[in-house]
Amino acid sequence: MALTREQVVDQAVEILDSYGMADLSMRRLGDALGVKAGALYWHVANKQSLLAAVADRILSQVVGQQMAIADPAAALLLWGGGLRRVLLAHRDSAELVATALASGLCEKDPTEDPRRWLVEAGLDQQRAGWAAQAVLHLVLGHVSEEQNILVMKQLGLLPGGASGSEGFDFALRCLVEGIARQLP
Amino acid sequence: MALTREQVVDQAVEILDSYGMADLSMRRLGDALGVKAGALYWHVANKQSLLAAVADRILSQVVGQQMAIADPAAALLLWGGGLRRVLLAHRDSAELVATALASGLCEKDPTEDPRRWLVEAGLDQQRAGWAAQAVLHLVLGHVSEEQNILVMKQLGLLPGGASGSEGFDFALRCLVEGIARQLP
DNA sequence: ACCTGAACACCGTTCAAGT
DNA sequence: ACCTGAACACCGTTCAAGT
Repeated sequence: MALTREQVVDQAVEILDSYGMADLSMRRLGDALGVKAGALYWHVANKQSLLAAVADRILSQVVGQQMAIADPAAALLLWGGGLRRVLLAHRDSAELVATALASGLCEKDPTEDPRRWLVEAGLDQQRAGWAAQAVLHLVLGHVSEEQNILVMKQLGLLPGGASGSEGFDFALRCLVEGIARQLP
Repeated sequence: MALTREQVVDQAVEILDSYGMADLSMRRLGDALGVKAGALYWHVANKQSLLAAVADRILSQVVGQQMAIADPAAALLLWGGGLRRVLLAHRDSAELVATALASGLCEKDPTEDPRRWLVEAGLDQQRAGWAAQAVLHLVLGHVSEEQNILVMKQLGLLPGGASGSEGFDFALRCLVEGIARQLP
């Protein structure tokens, strides 16, 4: 049977989880699928769009809460925490998602839900967009660092010990409180 | 005369500014210096530490304000804005600084000043560190996006028009206000 | 329609050997 | 001390040709 674009993305996620972003090359991906690297270009325009598809796959696992109107601040906190949890489940995902989003090739806009909640809470479109982007940047930056530290620990360059999420929670709470104060 | 590590870093910054991070390869850097790529490894351990040196060079341009005790929130706003200004002066610098800081090879810790101000304002060491990191992540994330959009516009993939700093200012103000509310 | 073979134009890094 | 030459083991991408 012929290869599917879905199988290509599946295998890419698998390589990412097992070996990290540095080992996610078109050649290795081809090998893992029993196919020459050039064959992948039948299913995917280029590596950038492959990475975008991987990012979309990962971001689709983030749940959209419904508790918007009830308390937008609580919803933002839950959303940020959920996004972090999903990212931590895939090696190097924060960096990958950041670059993929920057490339403009992702189909999903992860800030869509929080933006809507903020608009429903009375913020204008522009400020809502800015605030949602800020939360996204904070989460991606923090998780990116968490994942880099994880790698260092595994290489023995850093002492072990679970990192915990207090730092993330504190930072996210600060930002969300500041955003909440802008609501009418 | 023989090459200097300083000249290597200088030329690297020049290539970064003129051609972007993708064109900053050891081979191109060697060519620009009239030297084979392998020769660079006499002055620099590897590419990662070269990038760290470039990041240090850029970060050294950020001014450390003195107005800490007077008003820590105002100091954080000024610092964030100053960091953004410095980053916007060097192409692709936000992404480069983010990866360089993540590598742990940078000499300078850019959060040192803001962390100290927050401690002087009464925050404990841990929270001060978390808050300063949060501001850094927000700035790097935002400027990274600004610089990517700039590239897209230059390639004609996005309509022109100056972007302005309102989005950045709003996001930074939200975070800093949230941090200020944690002060005793 | 889907894949191979083979090439093109690159990478970072190492290291004997030159000066 | 500092650099060249030349190699090693990789990249992403293209594209005629096969099936």
